[in-house]
Amino acid sequence: MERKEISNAVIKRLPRYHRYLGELMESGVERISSNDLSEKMNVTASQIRQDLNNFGGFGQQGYGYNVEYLYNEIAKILGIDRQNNMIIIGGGNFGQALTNYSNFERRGFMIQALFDVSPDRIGKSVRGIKTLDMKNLEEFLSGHHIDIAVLTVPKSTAQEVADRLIACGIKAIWNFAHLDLKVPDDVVVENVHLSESLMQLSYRISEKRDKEGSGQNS
Amino acid sequence: MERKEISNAVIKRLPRYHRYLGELMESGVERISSNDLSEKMNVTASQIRQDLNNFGGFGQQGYGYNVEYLYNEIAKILGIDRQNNMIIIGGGNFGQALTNYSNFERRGFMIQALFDVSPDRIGKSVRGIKTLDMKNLEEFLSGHHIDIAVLTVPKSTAQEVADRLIACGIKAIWNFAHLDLKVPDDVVVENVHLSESLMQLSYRISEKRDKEGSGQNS
DNA sequence: TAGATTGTTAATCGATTAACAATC
DNA sequence: TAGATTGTTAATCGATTAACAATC
Repeated sequence: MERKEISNAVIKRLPRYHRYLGELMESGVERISSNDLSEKMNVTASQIRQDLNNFGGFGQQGYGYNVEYLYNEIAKILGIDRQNNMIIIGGGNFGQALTNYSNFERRGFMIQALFDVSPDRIGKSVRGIKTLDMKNLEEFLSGHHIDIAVLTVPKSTAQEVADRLIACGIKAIWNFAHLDLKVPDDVVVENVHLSESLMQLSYRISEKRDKEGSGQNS
Repeated sequence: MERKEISNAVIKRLPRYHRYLGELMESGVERISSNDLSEKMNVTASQIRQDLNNFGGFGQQGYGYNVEYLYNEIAKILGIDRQNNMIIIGGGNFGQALTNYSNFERRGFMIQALFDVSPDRIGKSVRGIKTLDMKNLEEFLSGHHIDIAVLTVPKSTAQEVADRLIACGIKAIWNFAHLDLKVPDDVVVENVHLSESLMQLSYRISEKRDKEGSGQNS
């Protein structure tokens, strides 16, 4: 199966298509046209058709798209039609919150272990998932197939931990630490920078405040 | 102060500039050229200059940018030069994790209260922040100035809660629930859709797997 | 068949990069 | 002054939208 280079903009939209299709399925909708979907999602029908046709022709002229079929195809494209094993590094607030958040499992993202350095946390279980000593990271990884490492450690140790993970063959990192990790080309990193998200919101608030202050001229 | 319409792409980059400038300050760097900064950040110097010039001329020909000055100016642009009061709705895993995460406070984002419906949680304090009964939301908001409401409730109640917040005059929502909130034009929403982020990572893993499978031709 | 709607090409729009005159 | 580097205009690139022929 050959893939042409897909733009980041398209990839970002795929999970949202998947979500809307899932909701349509739940409401018992069997087929949908790009036009109807575009109205629900507030995007153009053209964009939906362009996006999907990056991956193949999933629709049928005169009919539209079969909701369940398209839902499953997008799941395959996203790679969520299979199990993804994860470990979480950092048993602090976010590490524990992510471990407790069972929704990931419904999508096949299975948390296999939690790692921490603190003796207070090591040995304890969160939702049946053991907290292991960070010292045993390499040992654990040599015996388990892990697809994704989730990084919820402080900024100060994140790069060091990432290096250890990569040395063990980890190829995908979900990074919650507020820095840009340096990784080799064959390792993928997806960042969740909460404070940057919050600052963007703050910008929008300021923007609005300024507009209102200067007699809204629109 | 007039603002022309700033593209979303630019806004997303501002917090990252702010972060790098902060790090430069910490390492005692006083001035930096767009070219040097571009190398550090892995963007083009042209883009940095274009981005900044949306907001004004912060540099000086032949000199570059004063790091501390630019850092402070970007903070002003982002609206993080002032205090932003927040409440968190939903005292579950993420609500508690966000409450415990004291880093937001260092940027002026002050959590004033946590709200929940569960009797187990109501009345308890997290890091000195009280968990209040969701029933008293309206009462609380009538007596406190809150800039941002953080939504960490389940998808099923998120829209309903958002409606209540908006009815009380809340104009900014940081939404962790996995749905697209319907809000009036004057309310800003910033979404953190963790499962979508994870799916994007999963896509990148699949993409790589496919490439390797078909004899990497690059 | 006629109507609907896709898949796909062409046109437009916007964002990024390059170039360079202005100026510190 | 000469050198460096910005601010800004022009060129390029890429993404979105529009249009329509193909086809179910």
